[in-house]
Amino acid sequence: MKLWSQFFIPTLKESPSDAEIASHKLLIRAGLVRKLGGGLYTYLPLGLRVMQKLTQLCREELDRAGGIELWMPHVHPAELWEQGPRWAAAREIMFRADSAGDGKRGPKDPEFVLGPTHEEVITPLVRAEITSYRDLPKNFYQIATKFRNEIRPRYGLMRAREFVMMDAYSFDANDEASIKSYFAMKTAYEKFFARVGVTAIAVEADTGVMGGSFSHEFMVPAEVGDDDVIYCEASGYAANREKATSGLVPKDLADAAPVGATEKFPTPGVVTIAALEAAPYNVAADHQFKTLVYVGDGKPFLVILRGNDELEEAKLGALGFGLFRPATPEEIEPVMGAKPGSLGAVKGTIKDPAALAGVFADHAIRLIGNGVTGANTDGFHFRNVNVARDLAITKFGDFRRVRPGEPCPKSGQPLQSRRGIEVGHIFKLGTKYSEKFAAVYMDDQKQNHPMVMGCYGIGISRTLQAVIEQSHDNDGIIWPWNAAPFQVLICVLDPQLPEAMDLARKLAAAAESAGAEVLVDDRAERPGVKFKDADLIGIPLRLTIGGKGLKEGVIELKWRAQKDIAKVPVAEAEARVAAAVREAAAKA
RNA sequence: CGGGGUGUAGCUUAGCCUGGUAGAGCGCCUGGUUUGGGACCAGGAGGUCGCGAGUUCGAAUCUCGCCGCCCCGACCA
Repeated sequence: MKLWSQFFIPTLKESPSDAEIASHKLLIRAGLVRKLGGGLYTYLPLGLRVMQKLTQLCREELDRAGGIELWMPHVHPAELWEQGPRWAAAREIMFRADSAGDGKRGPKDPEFVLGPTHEEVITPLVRAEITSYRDLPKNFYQIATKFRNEIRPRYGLMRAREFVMMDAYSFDANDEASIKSYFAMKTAYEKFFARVGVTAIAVEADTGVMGGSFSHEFMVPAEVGDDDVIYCEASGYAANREKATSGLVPKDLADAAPVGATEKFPTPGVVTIAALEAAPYNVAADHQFKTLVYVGDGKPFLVILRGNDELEEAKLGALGFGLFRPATPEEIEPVMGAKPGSLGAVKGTIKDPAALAGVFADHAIRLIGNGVTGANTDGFHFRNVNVARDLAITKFGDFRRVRPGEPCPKSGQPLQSRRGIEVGHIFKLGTKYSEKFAAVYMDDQKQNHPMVMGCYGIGISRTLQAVIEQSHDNDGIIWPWNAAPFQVLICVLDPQLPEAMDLARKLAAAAESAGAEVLVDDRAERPGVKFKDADLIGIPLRLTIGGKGLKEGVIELKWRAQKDIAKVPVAEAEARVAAAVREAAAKA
């Protein structure tokens, strides 16, 4: 039992001006956190208790799934990252942690970095310690602080520079075993989020800079989320928009018959899809080829899309470049022979085709028959362009952004879209890291093989905020039972009455022996203040002991999530409270 | 990093356009009256107006630079 007067819950009537979304405002108003700087937060006692709840639930589910907890350093030698496969991409978000201000290794090369995640630490450890198939599989995890110098911290704990994350790493002897580990983790995640009391759905996801073969994200549906989830209720298909595909292009699509030879025609001043759609050209966007130039690891490459499609940049990750970005106009002209707006990939028209790392085309361009594309001469386009006959394509792939309403790749029904907060991510990594760090094991035939890895993350502090975002009303937070900092709040309206505080202690003891944690509001405040604060901090079960009720011989029992108040005779109160606690705990 | 905004007491803010002694509400302290949904009265403490230059007799207010924070984009748990 905690007495409010001896605890620290600094509630606020008004929201600080820098909070935009409900959960961020409530985090601060309910006294859970305070900001130190952009993306940096102190966890006040109440917030810390929630964090500890989530941490413990996570630990229990991972242990049950065979996870082995350890603790890794947060200061990493930068050299370790240089040896890893993603230094170029990762260093942009890493804080440097040099021992001297200027660093030993020159102004550009940090000596130490703060860990944003731990593949680069766990893999060398496993390499050194695990060498036999007899010691596999293993799944190590930690729940610890992570540091990422986010370009734009946002929404309180939602995207912070320092945050708490569970990160796990599985090591298996082969692909089949690794997939088993992967799905065991998926199940553990589902149990974790269910126990927390938050709705998080698994969706197919892009692997991003992490690399690997496949991946799921766990999304809490919320308007304020950073990600778009594309889904189909009929088939159950759900994917991050970055990864989502649609059934737009039939598998057996036959190329349209060419109506004639390609023909160059003048288009002075026309450099946009829209301008070609307009008179006098009147070429529908879906009959145009859109030619984009990117630079991957220093070498330009082309991406060809339908004119009415958008590039889904994340999908370029499948091409295998370490870093890629849009090319600048200055980079484009020497290679292509024209400025952006007149570009195309018709055979023989590219000025310096040898400079290109490839021409990558979205499948959907196969829907275009006799289309229009730039001629790589400023002010000219080609018409009657056909994919198979006229374009030099290195490779087809899925590069376009899916739009809601397109057919689901499984059911053919229209796809839908909604926003989500990413609270967890699981990756089947493969051997990308184990090969790089030589984490190999010997099999029973004395053969060495790289271990097959998976890696897994849950944003614990982000989940905390996602719970609030998903579970609140105008008055405050509504904590699910298992995430609540306390499960029972006893409001003593007249704490100066000895019999009131005596009863509060008895009820607290009853609730505690039934398994709840109890906060007693014994402050010398007016009832209105106590009720407002009670609603704000959102403890699931509220008991009210007031002078009036005591005269009638009753206390009140109210669930935060419900409106109605039950009056309970004092004589039955202890038993009723204990029963309510047991019932709620059983349901949670 | 690009675009937009903003910075006045612990919190929310007025004042800035049109330069002239810095105001309010909440919170805090003292006393009193209150006591079942953020009470009332009286008194009080609390400000280098983000920092630095400049213009001016005089700058919270005008100009320039810097910094912090917030929002939109790229990145992520």
